[in-house]
Amino acid sequence: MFSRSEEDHIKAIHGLLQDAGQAFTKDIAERLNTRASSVTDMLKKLAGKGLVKHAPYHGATLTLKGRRQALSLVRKHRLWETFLVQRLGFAWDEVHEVAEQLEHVSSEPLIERLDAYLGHPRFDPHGDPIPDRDGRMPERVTVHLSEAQVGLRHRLVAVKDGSDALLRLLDAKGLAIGRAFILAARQEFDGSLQLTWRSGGCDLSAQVAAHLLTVPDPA
Amino acid sequence: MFSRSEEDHIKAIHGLLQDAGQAFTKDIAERLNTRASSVTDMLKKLAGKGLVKHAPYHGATLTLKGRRQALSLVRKHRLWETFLVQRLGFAWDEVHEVAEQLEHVSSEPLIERLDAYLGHPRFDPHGDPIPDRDGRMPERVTVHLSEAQVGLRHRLVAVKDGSDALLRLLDAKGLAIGRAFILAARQEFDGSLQLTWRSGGCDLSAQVAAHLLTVPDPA
DNA sequence: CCAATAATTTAGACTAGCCTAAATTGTGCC
DNA sequence: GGCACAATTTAGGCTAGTCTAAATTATTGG
Repeated sequence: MFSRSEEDHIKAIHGLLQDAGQAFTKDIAERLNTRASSVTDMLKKLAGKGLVKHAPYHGATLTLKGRRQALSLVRKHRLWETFLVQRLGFAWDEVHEVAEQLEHVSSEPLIERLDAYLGHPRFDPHGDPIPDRDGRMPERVTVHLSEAQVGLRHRLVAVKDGSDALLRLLDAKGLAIGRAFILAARQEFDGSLQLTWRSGGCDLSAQVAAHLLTVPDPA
Repeated sequence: MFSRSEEDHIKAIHGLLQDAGQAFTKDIAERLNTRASSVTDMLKKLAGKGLVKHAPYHGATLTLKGRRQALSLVRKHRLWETFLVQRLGFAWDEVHEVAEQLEHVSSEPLIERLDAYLGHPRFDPHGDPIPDRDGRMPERVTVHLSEAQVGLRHRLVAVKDGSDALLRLLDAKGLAIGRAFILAARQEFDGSLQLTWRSGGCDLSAQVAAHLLTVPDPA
């Protein structure tokens, strides 16, 4: 249906609209490791196919059709990442590039069967939501760790800015996405949080800047 | 490492060398649904990369390097087919095209983990052997057709006495070496076998004397 | 308001991979 | 041997996707 390059551009635009609210030519080029002029060419092509609205000199947005296609790609990417971690035993930070290839494999029945095989997961190993087949995102009630109640049991579900560095830091401390812990103490120093938590019988601590999203975890 | 098209050509050449002992330009073109002139271009390119030996006007063979690459592709293809059937519940005749895409995903760790996850299978759902990581094929247990179980899917792998006449007879009936079929009925008349089988949607029959070697073909 | 600058688009060129048509080569038969 | 025919290669052209360099547009500070 669409070429690899077309799909990559659509996903990049979608990602930028999510992250920054706008998708400029140079930012798309940067994400895809190409040049702005190449992006312009592709924007014209995708606009011609009705996937993208291109406002020359003012960036691109997605049409309904383009958004649907982007969500389908996100769905495939996140399902494959879930498969790679849950079934093949990869670590969550090893799977991105392979999933980047797998998401371009084109087969509706494949992705629906994979989804079922994985038990219709709602979030991927990075804590990101997996769109359903119609592009609907699952809802999640999250609380910034900076506002979470000390002494209560929580579960880490995502990091707001998706920082791999922070995730790795926490991972090294035994706190991963999906992991439950008890928030033991929290101190704020202008924009930075000093956290102490209890998990798996140990007391651990770290200094973090980003917003950790958690859910209160009953029992 | 190699482009999709390069990989497709290498696999086609390997397949023809297996099936026919020779890989001619027009046969490669036919397998890949392209034209002979396109194949010639690619043969030159692959010869330049040291994967193929191209004897102009006399077809192509694979170098050691090319053979290794072909076996790696066959391995990936058959492991993915096994996954699709064994884990995702596809029927064995629905998986070829998807596996054709998946085999081009490039990641050593992925394929080794997939292999382990599937329990290091030695044959794929079509009964074809899966090369190991070093390109070695598993040995296959063969069964005389006079002792093969009626109703099961089999694959003709050899004729014990190598009779040309028999091969020609079977060939005319659409049953060649390497061909899978379902053994529908078998009657013995002093040393001679009356066989009926189903292959490619047709019921066929023949009277044969030689020992046909087959393998049971898990469905 | 306009000149400097940054972002973007346009123009023109290149490669990979494919095609058709024409030229070439190999083969088999008289 | 040489001719007919099939297979193959060569020649030349096309498209998708990329690039660099030049031209254009938007923005912003003085």
